[in-house]
Amino acid sequence: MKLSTKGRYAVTAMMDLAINDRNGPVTLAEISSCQGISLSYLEQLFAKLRKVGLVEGVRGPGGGYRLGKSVDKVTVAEIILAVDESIDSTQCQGTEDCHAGDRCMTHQLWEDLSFRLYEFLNGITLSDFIKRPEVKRVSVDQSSTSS
Amino acid sequence: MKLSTKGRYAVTAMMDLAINDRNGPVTLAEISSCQGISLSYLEQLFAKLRKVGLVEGVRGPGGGYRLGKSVDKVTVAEIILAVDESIDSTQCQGTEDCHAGDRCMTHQLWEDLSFRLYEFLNGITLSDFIKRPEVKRVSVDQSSTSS
DNA sequence: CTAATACCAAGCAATTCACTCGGGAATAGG
DNA sequence: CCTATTCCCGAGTGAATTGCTTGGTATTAG
Repeated sequence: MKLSTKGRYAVTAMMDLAINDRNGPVTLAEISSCQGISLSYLEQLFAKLRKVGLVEGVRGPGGGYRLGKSVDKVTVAEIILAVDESIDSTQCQGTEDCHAGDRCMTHQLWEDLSFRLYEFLNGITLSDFIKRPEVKRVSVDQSSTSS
Repeated sequence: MKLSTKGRYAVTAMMDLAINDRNGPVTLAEISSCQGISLSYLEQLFAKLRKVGLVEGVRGPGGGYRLGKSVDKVTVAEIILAVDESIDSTQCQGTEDCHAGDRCMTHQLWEDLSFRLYEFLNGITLSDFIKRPEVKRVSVDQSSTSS
């Protein structure tokens, strides 16, 4: 698990899609102006998200991006893994003989921690966020004023 | 919270210190050869760790680094924050008016997630790792053969 | 047909990563 | 005191990554 600004962009963008799920596709231009990142960079991120089926694009006017799965099936870990390719656990990962004998088991411990972190982030879905009351308000607000 | 290879190096190095706590200071040269990273890079990392009091250096022959606090007081979050300076939450962090009105609250949701992640990593201490049976075995092994 | 959108690829400046090099400063052992 | 060992410090460097620009093509609603 790696976690950087790139991952944050992807997660917040996915949150955006989740919030506006019932109001039709969300365009990258909207997300771009909202998040303050360039459209082209967003395209690159969404290319990765699309590749793993997290989102699907809708072309043409009125198009944009929609979630590829239901909100309660998309986890934060999935999103981060899609864009922030994982940290390489270099060297003697678990083989324990990198030093001189039996002393260096830290890699194994790291694997342990890394897995625990993954489990934690994999337990958080997008629906955990849009369930919050203030989000719900906005979402309803939008759908009633949009047509 | 940011998490990269740099953070992994720092965490595993701190694990190393924790495991060999009772065998005297650990030299950076040992960690360097074990983890497969350059000594000078380790020095830079430990400069940061020292600055926040996570470790303390012992100069001279037989010197090295020791933990600055007891193992059950050092959390993973602390270590990562010390070396991997946090992600900048750019733009309208929580002010909610970055877009056109009330739609863009994703930053706030991100803050929420980020805090949850911090709490998670702050709940894991070094002692959680050295308590593992296989670590204990090695540690005892060392202390009995070292003098 | 036209405008709006997703898609795609090459290239570029800035930053970060991890390293090398060349020193100092403290200290245990002689 | 001398010396080897270690921490400490800073400048510089190639490679990778970040985030952006530019310039397109493909699809589709109106």
